[in-house]
Amino acid sequence: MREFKRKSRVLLVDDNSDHLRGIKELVTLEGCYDVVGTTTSANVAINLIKKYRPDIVLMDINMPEKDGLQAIQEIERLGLDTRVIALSGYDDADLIFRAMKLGAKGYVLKTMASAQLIYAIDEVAAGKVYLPSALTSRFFEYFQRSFKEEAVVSDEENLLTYLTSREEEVLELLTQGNNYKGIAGKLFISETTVKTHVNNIFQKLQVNDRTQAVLYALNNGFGNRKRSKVAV
Amino acid sequence: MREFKRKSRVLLVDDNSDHLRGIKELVTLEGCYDVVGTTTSANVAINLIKKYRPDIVLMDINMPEKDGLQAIQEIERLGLDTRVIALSGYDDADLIFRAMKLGAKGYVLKTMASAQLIYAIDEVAAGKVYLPSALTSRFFEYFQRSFKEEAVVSDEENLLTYLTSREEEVLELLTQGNNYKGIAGKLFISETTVKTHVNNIFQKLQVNDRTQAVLYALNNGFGNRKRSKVAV
DNA sequence: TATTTTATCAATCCAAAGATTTAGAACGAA
DNA sequence: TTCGTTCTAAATCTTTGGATTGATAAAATA
Repeated sequence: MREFKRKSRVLLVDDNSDHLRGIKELVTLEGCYDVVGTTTSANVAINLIKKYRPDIVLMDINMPEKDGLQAIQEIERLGLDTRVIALSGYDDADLIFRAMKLGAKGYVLKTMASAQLIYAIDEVAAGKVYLPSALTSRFFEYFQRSFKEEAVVSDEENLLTYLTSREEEVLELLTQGNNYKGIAGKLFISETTVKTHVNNIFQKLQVNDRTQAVLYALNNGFGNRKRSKVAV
Repeated sequence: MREFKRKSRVLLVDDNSDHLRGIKELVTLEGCYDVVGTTTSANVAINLIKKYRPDIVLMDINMPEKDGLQAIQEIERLGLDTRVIALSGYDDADLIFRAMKLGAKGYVLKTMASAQLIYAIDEVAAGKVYLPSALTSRFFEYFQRSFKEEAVVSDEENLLTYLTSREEEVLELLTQGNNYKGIAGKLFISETTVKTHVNNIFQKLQVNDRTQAVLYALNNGFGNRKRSKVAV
């Protein structure tokens, strides 16, 4: 290979053929990209991607027939090296969040300056994830709000706060599916002691059995290391 | 008020008093900030925030005694207008993710140029969320990976698919904390029938008791209405 | 039609879980 | 020091849970 830096191979997808032409011109003029194809259909796009394995796909996500978001998901599931940049007319936080969740490596507004789009392509082609700072801000407001609502739920009166640290350890093991014997073995204490702790836990959490205790724990922020609620 | 733009009131928190002095100097020299306080303790910081209601808190999150992340969470729970920027020595994706999840409005590395910090303060003070683009990229890699793993898990070999519809109903009631009697009453069948179903469920899910069955169900997409996995 | 799957129920039987009471040792706070 | 809390443990007892076997009837499927 003679070039130092291989040209990025780009596929353009937009249901509006005028836009498509405009984008193609813009990207081609830049000189450092190979436009391997353009299409107005998300379904066709998937096939083209399988065939040509582009580095970058510019995907309009405001298309009528097949949802661009769904297309992004399908492309990601192909497991190729193709990286998708979402093109959208809206800076809606929910749209941004969903696109990024589904695997988009960038999100650029159609109203943004063309230089912005070129920059995004370069960044994403270089293996980074790129979001214009204004959209990053939008994204995080949405992201943080979804966690905040969770916090409110688990706050007010969380019975878990009444547990002693030892009881928390026991509950932790309960939430892993251990029985008395298993817990006793792991904490190096007798089975009767575990029973005492568990009974105290039941009292404090106001439940009748271990399953309810485990459910209460999981629903109220216990073991947040691995579990959390994110509205998606 | 005579000024067009009120000076942002800033609180600095870093357990290393040398760093603290350095940051204070940097921020003060800039001229457009009021440093309302500095402290090496996260606990003291919380009290100072309650007292002085700063606009911005620069919070070192690599502190020994009280975790800076925990401090961020507590500050957010105060429900004030104070916006926290995390200061860290590490560009670890997990750290960034957790800080942002807990409500940080920015994340800046200590190794970054001072202009970057000043810029972050301005952006956050203006109501935005600010992450340097390199860290944004890190964040999203982590974010997207957590959703990707979820998809993989819930696919491959989900034992829940072997359950009959009646068994699903029973399992649903199990995941609500019902015992045999409760389930029998709700499905208008005998307790022994419920026992049969539950035993079959255990066989199919390869578990030993109801708690493990419930945990398997919750971890494998059963009742996805309210729950999803995001490693946090 | 023959066969398999599903849903129903009963009778055991043993193991595990849960309730209750009592109590000693360690520790920190008043 | 005294008091309260926590962690530990045992004994006892009742209830629930779980395993197993066997059986019937309807429904789906081959």
